Amino acid sequence: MSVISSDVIRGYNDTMILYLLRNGPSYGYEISKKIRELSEEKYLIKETTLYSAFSRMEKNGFIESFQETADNGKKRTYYRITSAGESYYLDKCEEWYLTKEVVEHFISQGIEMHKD
Amino acid sequence: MSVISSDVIRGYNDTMILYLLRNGPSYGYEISKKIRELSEEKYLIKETTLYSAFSRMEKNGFIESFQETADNGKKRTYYRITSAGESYYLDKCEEWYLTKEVVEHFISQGIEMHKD
DNA sequence: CTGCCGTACTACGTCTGTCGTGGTATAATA
DNA sequence: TATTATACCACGACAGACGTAGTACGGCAG
Repeated sequence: MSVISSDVIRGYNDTMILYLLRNGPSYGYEISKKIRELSEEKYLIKETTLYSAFSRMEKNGFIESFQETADNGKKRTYYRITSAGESYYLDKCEEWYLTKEVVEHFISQGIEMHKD
Repeated sequence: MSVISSDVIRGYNDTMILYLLRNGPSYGYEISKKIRELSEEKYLIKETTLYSAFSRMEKNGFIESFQETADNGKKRTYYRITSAGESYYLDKCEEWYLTKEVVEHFISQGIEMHKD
């Protein structure tokens, strides 16, 4: 099965993370597992990419972090989406529809989609 | 009207250029105009982005350049797609379908598409 | 009780693609 | 004569992704 290269999904890492945070606070490891699951193993976000996205988005005010100790005694940094993050997410969704429209003008129509 | 940011289309500049070259050789200025037209003004590729894509793709063997003097006496560098470029293009089309599938898992369904 | 795997990060430096700035040069048009 | 459109290139900055490596703790097998 092919996996998606980072260059094509690059513009959507933040969007994916924010989508997951809209369901409630979460933390790095969980987010990365959920991305893998939701994408059906087609996209595996790199740890460094994920954590640098967190710090960038926190700096931009799209998410907020807080510390919490889990049941197993482990300390975690949780992230919560802010209202600025919410708007940013919705903007990105709009942009996605636009991008889809544009890109498809440049995609050959005759190509069959291979399921793996 | 909103315009697409380079970050989201980033992985598809090469694809768009190759798509246009599949209809026959072309050159920088023409390609950039065609991208603007085909995207209905929604995406305007920057000159430097375009020309650096040309040199990168030539280095990678996806396109070949040759000089020609147009009717109006102007010298131009034309580019022609190679068979390696053709395969690369088709791969990118496949990847597009995959990317679309993945990204849409992370896009809110409730969003209306605004036509400008 | 020891080593290893899974969890949960962080730091640092490299690389690639995009883009801002600015420059060259010719032809057509006002 | 000046401006606009065409046609391209060099240079350096920058951001995001990523490779590598390291810390630290819990649980479990041997």
